[in-house]
Amino acid sequence: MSVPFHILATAGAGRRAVMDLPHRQVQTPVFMPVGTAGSVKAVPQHLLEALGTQIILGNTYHLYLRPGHEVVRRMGGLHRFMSWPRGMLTDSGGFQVFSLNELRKVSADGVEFRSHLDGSTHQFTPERSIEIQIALGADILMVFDECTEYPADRGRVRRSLELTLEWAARSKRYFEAHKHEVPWHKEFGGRTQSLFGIVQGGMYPELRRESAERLVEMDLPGYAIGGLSVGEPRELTREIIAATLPLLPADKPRYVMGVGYPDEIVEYAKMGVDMMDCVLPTRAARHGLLFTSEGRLNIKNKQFAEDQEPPDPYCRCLVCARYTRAYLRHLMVSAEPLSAVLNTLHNLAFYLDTMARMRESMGRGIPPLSPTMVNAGARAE
RNA sequence: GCACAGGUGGCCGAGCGGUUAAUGGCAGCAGACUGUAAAUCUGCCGCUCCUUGUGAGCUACGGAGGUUCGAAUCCUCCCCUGUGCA
Repeated sequence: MSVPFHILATAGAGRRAVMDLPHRQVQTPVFMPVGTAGSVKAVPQHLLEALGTQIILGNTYHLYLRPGHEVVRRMGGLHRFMSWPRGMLTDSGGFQVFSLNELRKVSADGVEFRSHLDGSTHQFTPERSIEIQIALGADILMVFDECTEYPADRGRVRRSLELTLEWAARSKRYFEAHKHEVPWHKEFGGRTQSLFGIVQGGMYPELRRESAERLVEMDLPGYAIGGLSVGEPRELTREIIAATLPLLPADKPRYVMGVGYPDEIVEYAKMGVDMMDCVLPTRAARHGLLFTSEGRLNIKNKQFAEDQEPPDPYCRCLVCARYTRAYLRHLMVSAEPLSAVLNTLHNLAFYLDTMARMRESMGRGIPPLSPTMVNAGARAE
């Protein structure tokens, strides 16, 4: 069971590749905008395409609650439902096991969630998560995992890791038995989705190793490193990625979930990470934080009130080609919905461009961009 | 002219004898956001000074007096606003 993944060029530990998904040939390394509830917040699908977005995320938990995965299935799957023709990956609900801390109860069998919408109780098991993800029909689906919190002691992390491995096995078993039920099965000549595994193990390299080795034995088409960016120091994130990456098969896509700042995604791509996703560019945009080649811009700031410059003078996105910082500040201060749209367009363009340039530099066999050249994430410390 | 109801910090609006520079909200200023319970959250928000603190001083609840140890809070007069009746 594999997804065609062709490595075209390497640059140090980094690599440029093509991942051949049913809905899209995805050029990697790739950044995947997050579209939790069937929408990358504030950006319509046709503009996502215009930005060059190759693949987006959807979320099992949110779409199960609303509109319901059966509705999505009857609408032809999530691609059809939201009119998104390109690549798609769904998260399993594993992150919600972490983030809905107050609203959930974990047992060996699965997780009991209280809906954040109406308080109703719902049971998620690995089988249930996969069933939902098959109905949604993304190109890639994720095993149901427990995203371990930070900090967590060794014993806690070990138990969590065991649970995730057990759930991965159950996820795979259920997927193998039902993978032909994906809504677009016939349309794509009998192709199916690809189920990716998730490495856990907290901040303990030896537990990461154990998690990775046992997961790799399951022979999945791609592997993710989960449980990061959950509050740990940045340096630790990097260390854990560095320690885990070599344990994952080099001929399959490696995905780090939930990262990062612009300089982080550049750094991780150089380390050999192929796929990343993060809510940061979209959420920060809605909150008025713009990432630019000159650093971060809190566009609400008074200093931009009469600034005639585009958000990023070196950016060629739709927004920077046309609007000033003064106007974007005005929209933000006025809480105009257009503010979220334009800010998000720019931030996504910046992230996507950053990855595109990474790919280009790798393809030419020259050293990839250094983080300092794409220092938008550099925090004012 | 008479009768009610009111006049509080940039705005709205609590407080109605004492830890009140004065609850809240808005506006303003700044910060945070990493597999989205996030168009959210946090801090500051009268002035001045400093050894930046449960710090010091000053100025404040329409105006002027008064009662009281003490008043945004009680009394008197005046000014202004709204509503009703003439």
